[in-house]
This record gives sequence, structure tokens and C-alpha cells, in this order.
Amino acid sequence: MGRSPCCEKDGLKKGPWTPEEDQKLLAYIEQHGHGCWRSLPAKAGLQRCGKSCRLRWTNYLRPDIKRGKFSLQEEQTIIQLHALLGNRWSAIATHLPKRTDNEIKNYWNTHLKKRLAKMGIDPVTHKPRSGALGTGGAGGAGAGGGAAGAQHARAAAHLSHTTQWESARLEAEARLAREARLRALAASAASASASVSAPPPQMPGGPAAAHRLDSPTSTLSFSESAALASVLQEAHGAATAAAAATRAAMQPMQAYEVACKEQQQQQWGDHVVNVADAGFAAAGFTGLLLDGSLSQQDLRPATRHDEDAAEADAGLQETEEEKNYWDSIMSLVNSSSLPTSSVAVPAPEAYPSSASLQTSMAMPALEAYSSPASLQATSVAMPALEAYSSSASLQTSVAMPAPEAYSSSASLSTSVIAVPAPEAYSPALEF
DNA sequence: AACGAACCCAACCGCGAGGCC
DNA sequence: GGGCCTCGCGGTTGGGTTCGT
Repeated sequence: MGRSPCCEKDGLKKGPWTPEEDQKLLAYIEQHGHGCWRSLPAKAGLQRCGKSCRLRWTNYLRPDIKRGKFSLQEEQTIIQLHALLGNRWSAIATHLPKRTDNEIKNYWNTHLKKRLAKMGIDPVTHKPRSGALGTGGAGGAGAGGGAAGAQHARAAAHLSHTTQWESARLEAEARLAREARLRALAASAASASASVSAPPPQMPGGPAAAHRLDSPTSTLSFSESAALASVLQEAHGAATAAAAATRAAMQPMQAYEVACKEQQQQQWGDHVVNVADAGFAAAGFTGLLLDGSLSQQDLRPATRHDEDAAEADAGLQETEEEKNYWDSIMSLVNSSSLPTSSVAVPAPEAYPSSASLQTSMAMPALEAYSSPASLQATSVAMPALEAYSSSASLQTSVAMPAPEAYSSSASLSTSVIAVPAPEAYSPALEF
């Protein structure tokens, strides 16, 4: 059963690349850059289609590719990002330095998926398998459940991912709304002291700046001052719900961390991977996902080996900062009113440049409240945002990925409400 | 040693998005 | 606005390798 010919003409070579071909491609790209992939093969003297060349380069020849075994941190990051993003391998790959999306995809399909299944966790929904969905163990992907079950699982996973991204988006919007309100209040106070007949308060930087603060995907319009008050109220309510949803959605991550670690230690003995592996930015994200609301005490007795006590304590200490940091973020989101005096109102000039605006909206206000230690975590707190941003497009950078998933505010509220209860994730997994 | 099954991964395919004319 | 082209993504597969009998 041969494959149907690719879009390219016949006569082009297919299949595994020879060292000579690799050399040609490498030499050409090193000298000229890849340029247009379509015309590259001819210029480089290769009997391949451009697509094949691009694939070979991005997945194999690129110099900044790390090959070999995935570390524990990388595995955990993949699992956690997959829980958040689903099968968005390229987005996941942006948080695993030097790993390609193809490699991650393969690793997921050949290792992690099976391991999760073995642990009784549905690799699609990232939830413990319920009896109704079939208790099939490894390799039981198609064994039980049937089409309806699979569809249900996919839908649940989609909803879960949608909810989490939408939660993040709402938090960002609510934060922007609060900042806008604070700026308006500040401007109002200033103008009131200047003249009683002054025009109504405006967004610092003028209408144009106000317009730029609008979230392109938002259901809120910060520049419509007439609706501002009610919108702010609404945004706050949504953000509060979103914060709760986010916390709930992130709780299974902790179970994953512990479960994976246990699993790894059973498989590989006591080989301990250095959690503080320098330069591995994703670890910050991993840590950030650890939510303190599901207490460590709840998990430890059921899952921790005695000989791991010292290491676990160190880990707890390490995650304590992140927990506090995350709690502070959540309390900021949840707080009904920020003390005006304690909030640094950004100067108007902080917004005009599209570059700075992009940054401030992509990582909304988080950096304003982070300690240097947690800054690294902050930088990956909204992991996929930058993955989807074009350098020129603010809209893209602010918009959450997979726009089709976040179509309406109606579906949004449904999503938030439909977040599975935290207790759905039993921390006491048996291996 | 031989064979089949399972595993693994590089590479292919189809599709959609975005840019350009 | 619509067609064409290029690129990137995710799903899938073919074939090499390893494992088990």
C-alpha cells in the first residue's frame, strides 16, 4: 500500500535522507539561509520537494536541536502543557528548548500517553478514567468506550482546555479593566483639582491610547466609558469565577507531578533528576502549576516514600515561594478593590509603543507584583501566548490561541461553570 | 537462531492560515 | 474579493530496531 504521491511532481526522491542529502541541505542553508523552501531543492541540488527539505531541517538538521532521552522535567512539562493546550505540539515545543514538535508528539504518543493510561489517567482528558469510560489499561485506547465515549472524552478535553485559556484571558481582561479604572480615577482626581468645568476623565494618553488598551478579543470595551462601570463589575465577577476555575483546573497538575515522580522512581530506581536544572525555563511553569490549595499534606502520605522525604521537603520549600506568588496573584484577581495607594499606575507613555503594549498585555500586570525569584515563573505563566504572537500583531498576541474555541461570551460562561470539581482528581493514584 | 510482535521515529500527507497579487 | 502560493501544523504511516518466545 504505497502512499498517494505528494503534491509535488513525480521524480522527486522520497523516504529516508542520505548523509549526502543532509550535507547538501545543511551546506546550502548555512550559506544562504533557507529562503523560499519551494525553490530551495533546485538551488541546493536536491531531488526533494521543499516541504521535505523544510521538515528535514526543522526536525533533524537544525543545529539547535537536542536529541536523546527526555528528562523528568521535560516529561512533566509536556504532560502539563498538554493538559492545558491539547495536541498543540508546536506550542508545547516552544516551552521545551531544543525539542521539536515532532519529537514531542512522538514521545507523547509512544511513551507518555501509554504511561498515563497505565496510571489510570485518560491521556485525552487528563482525568482519572471513570468506570463508564472503560477501565482498560495500557493499549486500551480503542478497547472500550466506543465512539460515543471517545467523542465525549474529546469534548471534555476540549472544554477543559478552553476553560483554562478562557480563564487566563478573563484574568488579563479584568486586570486591564482595573488598571483602566485606576487610571481614569487618577485622571479624574487630577482634572477635578485643576478645574470644576474640566471635561470628563479620559484615558491617559488620550482616546487613542484608550483605544489601544482595548482587548481585541474582548467582550469588554474599555473605551466605551458609558458602559465602563457595569463592564468592570462584570469583568470582576468573571475574573473571580475564572480564578476559581483556573485553580480548579490546575489541581490535577499536582497529582501528575507526584504521580509521575512516583512512576519514574519505580521505573528508574532512585535516580533523581535535579529539579533546579539551570536554564530550563519550563520548570518555572511546572512549579507555577502547583496550586497550594490542594495541600501537600493531602498528597504526601499516600504517595511519598520515606526515603524521598528530604528531597520532597526541598521540593516543598522550593515550591512554597511559587505557591505564595501564585496565591498573591489569585488574591489580586479576586480582590474586589485594590487600594489605590498601593497600585503603581503605569504612566501613559508606558503604553504607546506597540512593543511595550504587547508585553504588558501578554503578561498582564503579573510582572508588577512578582518578586525577582518568581519572575522566571512569571515569564512562562501564560505559556502559549507568545507562541502564537506574530511580532507585528498585537491582536494575535493578546488573543488566546484557537479562537474558534472561544467564540462567544455565552459559551464562555458555560465553560467557566462547567469546570470539573477539584475532587474529581483523586490524588491517591495506585501504580 | 529464527520468527513474529511490539516499539520507535523519521517522514509523509492533507489541511488551514496568512500573505501576495 | 478571490485565486494562488507558501508555510506550518497535526495526524498518520512505513520501515527499521528491539524484544519476547
